[in-house]
Amino acid sequence: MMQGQTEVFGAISHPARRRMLDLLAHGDRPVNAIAENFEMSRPAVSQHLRVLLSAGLVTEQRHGRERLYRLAPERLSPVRDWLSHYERFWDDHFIRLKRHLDKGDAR
Amino acid sequence: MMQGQTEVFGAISHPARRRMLDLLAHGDRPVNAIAENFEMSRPAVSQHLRVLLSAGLVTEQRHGRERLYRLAPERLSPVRDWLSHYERFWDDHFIRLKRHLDKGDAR
DNA sequence: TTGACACGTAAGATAATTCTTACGTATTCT
DNA sequence: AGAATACGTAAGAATTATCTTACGTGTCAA
Repeated sequence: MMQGQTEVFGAISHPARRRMLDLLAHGDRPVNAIAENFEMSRPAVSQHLRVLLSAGLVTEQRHGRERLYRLAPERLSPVRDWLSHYERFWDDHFIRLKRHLDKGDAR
Repeated sequence: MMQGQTEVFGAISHPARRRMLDLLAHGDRPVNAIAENFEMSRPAVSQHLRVLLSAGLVTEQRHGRERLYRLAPERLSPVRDWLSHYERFWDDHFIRLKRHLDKGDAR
C-alpha cells in the first residue's frame, strides 16, 4: 500500500493514467467517454480511475447512471513541489518562463 | 520494459529512488555513501541505482574501486513538461513565481 | 601476493500491478 | 415490468517490481 505523496507518484507512473488525466484536463467525462480512448477493457479503465481517485487526483460525481470524473489538479502539488527542488538545475527554462510571464497575462 | 518518458515516471515512482535523487542533488556520491541512508541491503540500493541509470536520471563514473553517481537533472524534463500542462490550474503559483523572478537574478 | 574493500550480478522468494472475463447493482427507457 | 445502459467489484492469470543471500570481479593496501 501507498500513502500520501508516494500514492500520487505511483498514480502518475502509468502512461494510461497520465493520459486519463490529460483527457480530463479538457473537461469532465464519464467512464465510457474515457474508455473510448484506450484499447483495454472498460473494467481495466475503471481500475485505473480507482487508483487516480484514491490518490486524490480525480473526483467522482454520480449523475444518473453515469459517473463524471473530474480532474483535481491541485493534488499534483506533491509532484510540483518535489520537482521544484530541481528547478535550480534548469535555469534556461526559468529564463524562458520569465519572458513568457513578462509578455503577459499573469500579474 | 519501459521506454523514454515512461521510464522516467516509473523511476521516480519509488520513494527510495526519489530520496536517492535528493541525496545526489547535494553532490556526487559513491554507492556506500548512498546506501548508508537506507535500511535495505546494498545490492538493493545498486538495483535502484540501475533503474535510475537506465532512465538517464543519474550517470556513473568509475573512480578507482568506487563508482560515483551523479544527478542528471535535465532528464527530469519529461516530468516537468508533462506537469506544465497543468500549470494553468494553479495560477497562484505562477503569480508568486513571476514576483520572484521580477525581484531578480534571472534575465 | 594476500586480504580487504567497493561494488555488480544471479537466482529465487514474495508481493504488487495490471489485465481479463464473469457477474452484480443502480438507473433509465419503452 | 422488463430490457438496456453505465458502471463497479470479484476472482484469477500473467507480468513486473522489489527485496534477500550468495557469489564474482576489479582495485587498493600491507
